[in-house]
Formats: sequence, C-alpha cells, structure tokens
Amino acid sequence: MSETDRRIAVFESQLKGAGLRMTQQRRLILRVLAEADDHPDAKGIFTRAFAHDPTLSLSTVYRTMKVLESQGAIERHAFEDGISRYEHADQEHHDHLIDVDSGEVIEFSSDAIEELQRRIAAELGYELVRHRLELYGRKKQPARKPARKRG
Amino acid sequence: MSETDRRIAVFESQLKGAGLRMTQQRRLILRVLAEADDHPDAKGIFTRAFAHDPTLSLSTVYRTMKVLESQGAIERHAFEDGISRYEHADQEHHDHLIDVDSGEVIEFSSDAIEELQRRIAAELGYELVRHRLELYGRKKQPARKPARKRG
DNA sequence: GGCCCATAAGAAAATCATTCTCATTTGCAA
DNA sequence: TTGCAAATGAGAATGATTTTCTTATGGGCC
Ligand SMILES: [Mn+2]
Ligand SMILES: [Mn+2]
Ligand SMILES: [Zn+2]
Ligand SMILES: [Zn+2]
Repeated sequence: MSETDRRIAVFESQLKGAGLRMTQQRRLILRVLAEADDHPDAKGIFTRAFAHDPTLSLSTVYRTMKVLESQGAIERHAFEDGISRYEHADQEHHDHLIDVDSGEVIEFSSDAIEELQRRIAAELGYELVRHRLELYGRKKQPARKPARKRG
Repeated sequence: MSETDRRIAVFESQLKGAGLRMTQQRRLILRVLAEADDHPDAKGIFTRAFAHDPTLSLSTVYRTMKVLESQGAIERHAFEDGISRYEHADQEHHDHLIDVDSGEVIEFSSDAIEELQRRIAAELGYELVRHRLELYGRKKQPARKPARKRG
C-alpha cells in the first residue's frame, strides 16, 4: 500500500468517523491532497482535481477543506500573501522557512524552539495553545576563496 | 516634549525626508498612530481619526499606511484573522502573544528565540531576512491550594 | 436492486478587506 | 500668488472566501 493510499485511507476513516459522506468530489480532493508534497492553495487543489473531474466546483474545494480542517485531517497556513494553503496533517509538527527570492517553502522542526515558545508563554502567565512561526530567508552562498581578479 | 509629539516629529521627518507632502490627513493619521498603544486595523485608525476630521476617507488611511510602511515608519501584522494591523516602528523588535479567549495582544521579546531562529535558518543554508512569530495562548490560573469542599 | 431524504454539490450572488479610478483639491517650491 | 504634481474623497473594482438556493446523490433500509 503506497503512502498516498494510506493517507487516503486515513482521510476516509476520519470522515466516516465523523458521520460524513464519502462523495466522489471528496474522494478526488483527498487523493489530490494525499499526493501533494507541497502547500497548494484552494485554486491549486481545484486545478489538480479539475483535471480528473471537470464538473468539480471551487466551492466544493473550499467546503471540503473546511471539513477536513475541522477534522484535523489537514493544516491550513497563511504565509505573507494571506492566501490559505493546505497540507495533510499526517506528519509530525513542523514550521516553515520561505525563500524570499523563489517562494520555495522549506519545512523544519526544532524541539528547542518549540520548548522555548512554551517557556516564553509560561513566563507571561499563559499556556501555549498553538503558534505560528515562519522564517523568511535568502539562500547563503557557500563560503569560498575569493576569486583572483582576472586579466 | 511628550512621547507622542516625539513620535509625530519622527514620522514627519521620515515623510519629509522621502520628499512626501505633509497633508492635514497625514498629520491626523500620524497623531492617531503615535497615540496608539495597541494594534489597530485600518478601520480602527479611520474611526479614531474620523472623530477629529469627518471629511477623512478610509482610502486615505489605507494609502497612508502603505506610504508609512514603505518608509519603515510603521509595522504591519496580520494575525489569525488575516486583517492588517498596524503599530509605530518606534520601538525595539518584539513578537506577539495573542490571548485566544480575549483577543488581547501581549508583546514580548526574547534574544534567545531571535538567535535560535537565525541559527535554524543558517543550518538550512539561509540567511534570516525576517520572521513571523505569534504565540496563541490561554491564561494560566495561578496555582492555589484546592479549596476544601463546603458544607 | 430500488427508496428515501438528509447531506452535499454546482452555480452564482454576497461578503469583506483592500486597491484602483478619476474628478477635484491642495501642499509647497519658485 | 501661481502652477502643477501629488494627494484626497467617493465610489467602483478586485480577489479570496462564504453563502444561498436549487438540484443531485450517498448510503442505510427494505
Ligand atoms: Mn508544511
Ligand atoms: Mn506590537
Ligand atoms: Zn512549531
Ligand atoms: Zn522576533
């Protein structure tokens, strides 16, 4: 069973467990999400799904994302442009670094920073419920010997 | 000279330095921003300013915020609801903790977490350009002796 | 396999923050 | 003062997302 199939099975059981129907559209969207290894927005998911079923509507994508989010099956992120982007929640918690030049999204996780956030909240008298951490960076050039001037 | 007046003077010199005009509307909006000790959105700024000049338009608030942001005079944040909120940049860098029950915004700063973010980016081969860090938390009840059951 | 009907889908209108357009006003340098 | 580029006010436009309304359908039950 492929990773994609396993994710779809998880999605389906989450829906079933909540007493929700497994429609053709949901099945298709689940497949798109399970196959995604990036952070597509609603339009991106719609485009990928529409290729398989040209009767699908964008409303259904939005509705399905809302259902899946409330089931905890996916995570929604809004980076700097404010547009909602989605990824399946079938993975350990991580945060994101966005390449400011290319827009590429790189995932990372750090126990140290997770712990530090909890501690900061605690010092302020709060229990940390969730957080948003996004790093925006520029690729470093690998250090190298300065080239000799030519000519 | 009050802190408010000093902030206004800074704002004005920033505008003048960029060759921009000091209009009545901008003067008013600068005052509202200088006096603010919270994180108002455009409508909030408009409401406060409108009380002093009922000819002001919301478009002008948005335009002015864009100008001020490009001058580095204010900072713009978009917390979970995606609405842009503003604060004057006349203060040291800090991040925010949002009380999930009351919506209250608490400012904090931590050299440790700033450094850790730089290090994480560096380990990924990136130079940190900026970041977004928001903690969402719930007020802790102060630990207390369990009350004896009454009656 | 059909039946029923609450749930879900499609299409299009509505919403809401923000930006843009354009006619009119105004800051400010000369 | 004058001239004019820059700025404003009012309202239209935009774009992501949600809602409305009518029609379609998943899936438990016979
Ligand atoms: Mn991710
Ligand atoms: Mn702040
Ligand atoms: Zn994290
Ligand atoms: Zn910070």
